[in-house]
Amino acid sequence: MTTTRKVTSLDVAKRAGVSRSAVSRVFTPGASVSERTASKVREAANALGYRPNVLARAMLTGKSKIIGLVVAYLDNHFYPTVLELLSEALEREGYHVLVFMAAHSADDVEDVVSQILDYQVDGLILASVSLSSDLADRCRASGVPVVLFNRKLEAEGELAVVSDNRMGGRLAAEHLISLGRTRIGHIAGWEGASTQRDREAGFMEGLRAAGLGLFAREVGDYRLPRAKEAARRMFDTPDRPDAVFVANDYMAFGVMDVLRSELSLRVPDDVALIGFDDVPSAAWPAYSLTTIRQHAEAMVTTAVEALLSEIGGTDVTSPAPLPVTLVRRTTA
Amino acid sequence: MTTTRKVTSLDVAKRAGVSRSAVSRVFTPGASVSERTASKVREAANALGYRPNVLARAMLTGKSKIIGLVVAYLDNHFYPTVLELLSEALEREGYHVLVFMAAHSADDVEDVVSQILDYQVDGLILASVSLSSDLADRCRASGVPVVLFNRKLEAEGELAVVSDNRMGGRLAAEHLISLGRTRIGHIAGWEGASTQRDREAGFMEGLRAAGLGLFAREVGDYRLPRAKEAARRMFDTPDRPDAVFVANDYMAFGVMDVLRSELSLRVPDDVALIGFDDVPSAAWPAYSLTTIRQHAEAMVTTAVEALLSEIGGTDVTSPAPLPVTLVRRTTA
DNA sequence: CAGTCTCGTGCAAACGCATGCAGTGAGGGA
DNA sequence: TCCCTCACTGCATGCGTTTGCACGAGACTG
Repeated sequence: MTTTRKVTSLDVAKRAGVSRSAVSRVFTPGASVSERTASKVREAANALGYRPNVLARAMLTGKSKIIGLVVAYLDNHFYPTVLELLSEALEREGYHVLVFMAAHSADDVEDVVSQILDYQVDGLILASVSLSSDLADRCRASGVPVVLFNRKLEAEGELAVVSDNRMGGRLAAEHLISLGRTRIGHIAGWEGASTQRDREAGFMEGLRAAGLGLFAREVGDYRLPRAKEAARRMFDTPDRPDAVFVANDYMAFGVMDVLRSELSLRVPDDVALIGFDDVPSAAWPAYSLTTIRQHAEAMVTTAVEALLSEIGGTDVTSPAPLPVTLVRRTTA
Repeated sequence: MTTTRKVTSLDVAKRAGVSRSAVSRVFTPGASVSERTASKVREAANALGYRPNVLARAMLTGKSKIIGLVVAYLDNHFYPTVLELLSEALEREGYHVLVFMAAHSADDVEDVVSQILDYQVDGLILASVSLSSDLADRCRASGVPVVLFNRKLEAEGELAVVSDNRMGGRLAAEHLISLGRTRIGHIAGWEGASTQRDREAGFMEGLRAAGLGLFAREVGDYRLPRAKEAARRMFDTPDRPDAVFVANDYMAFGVMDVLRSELSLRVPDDVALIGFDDVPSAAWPAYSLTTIRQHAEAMVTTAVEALLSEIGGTDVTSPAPLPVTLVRRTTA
């Protein structure tokens, strides 16, 4: 292992017969350099394999070009999709993504965000994670813009990108009702999440509008095992619902598995099932899940747009909730 | 937006009535500081909300504590799982993960790796991505250890963590044969991938050992749509296989969908199906896929172990391929 | 031809921290 | 009592950049 010394701008400068400044300017878009020296420098740089040290640049400019992303879980396929989109969108803008997994405890988020801030990130995206208000203050104090993704905070003026979850819940209700179902249940996600609250609120609204109430309710916490337990509690009884709105697709898969495989119920004949998100596997024939689509690309686009504006210095307000659509497949 | 000046070690030093060095040492484990000044410094730091700037530290020490991860796709659920595990394992060791998505062209990987190196990463993990040999050289030149994850390079002495894919292929063959199947097909992944080559080699070996040959072969490139097309070509004919080994679970789902939903074939009665990976959804009743399990945790553990050793300076050789196991479910 | 502009360049000062070196004081052994 | 040791501390330097400033040389203008 030959310890190859790191090649710096000074090496390039010497070889090209110019100053460090010249080298720097060649690699700084929009700086004033003559084409003659630029080409000399580029040649020398290529010969030596020089590339500017992003970290050193970050120190001076205060811009690290890195965005912290904290995400709670990746087993719900919605988030890998988002991560991929997000990473691509940010790379396109010259940013890169430092990923952190946060377990569900608020302490953990606290800790994780602190660590991210140590990296002098230019911005922060919190997906499926809530932010304590003093932590939000810390970020503001560090001058690091934060955008919440698929979650919002009631009280704070925090930037948040969400779908129109309330409308989505309402669409779900209306669809089940249009099918003639009357004994309608709901399997909720984690009740601390704004998505859950909004989806349920909209759903209830839709039921009420038709003069209906909730026939049954269980909580699945957005986790697969709990969702399955919830489904068993709700359906392993003669007096069961004839339709159910599950707060996201990921849980809906589990619920459907319980219904069909454990309880031998037919979907949608015995019970109609509708989810939320429209993750890729919802379209797979094995599930063919009717669901409310969140437009992941649109969410990502507006999220990075908002974040970059904020980074650029222009104060931004939370964009309007993004439209959702009912996608009918075969489960409802 | 009050532009809060960044709080530096000097601020803390002043407030605590000590020098910057003292502050630095308090935050450097194993440095020599008296308990008295340490507590003074800690108090001041807390009061001011001071945390050391990781980037500045990285410049001095040359250790950024960040690991670059490049991954080609996240729609195959194996990789989100790996990413989550990897991130957790590395965080536990004080490292953090900078994620890059690489499209499939080699050019893109080239470009992406260059960008990662600009961040002075301490190490590099390439998952499901191959490395051109001159790129490998560049990494070596930068002194950045690289480990390939779930992919290996024949020629190079590159560190690679893989399962025993050959044995896995062999197990798949033996299992299908033990079921009495004789007209056995294979739907391959991307043929440029070592995983594909090894799995298929083992599979063929298993068939040959039983005096069988391959009944049919199609290529799915590890992509869902292509796998489905491959399945159609292979099975939409009277003279079809009675069993098929699909090179990974992700494609197997697509194949199974085609078999059951489009061609109305029964699995496993009409055709037995076996996959590879054992992603979480393989266990879901809707698929209940028989498969060859790659032990993701073990792979991740050995990968970070190898990487950290290499970073630590001890030269490491590629660990032995990790054991795989047949997990029988209902598709074969 | 003098004066003014513009462009390109180099110098040197940051950025926030770690660390070798030298120096201080206290404690202990002879 | 003197000297040595040892634990601790501060000073100053350096990590690889960017960038404001000043300056020289042309290029224009009148």
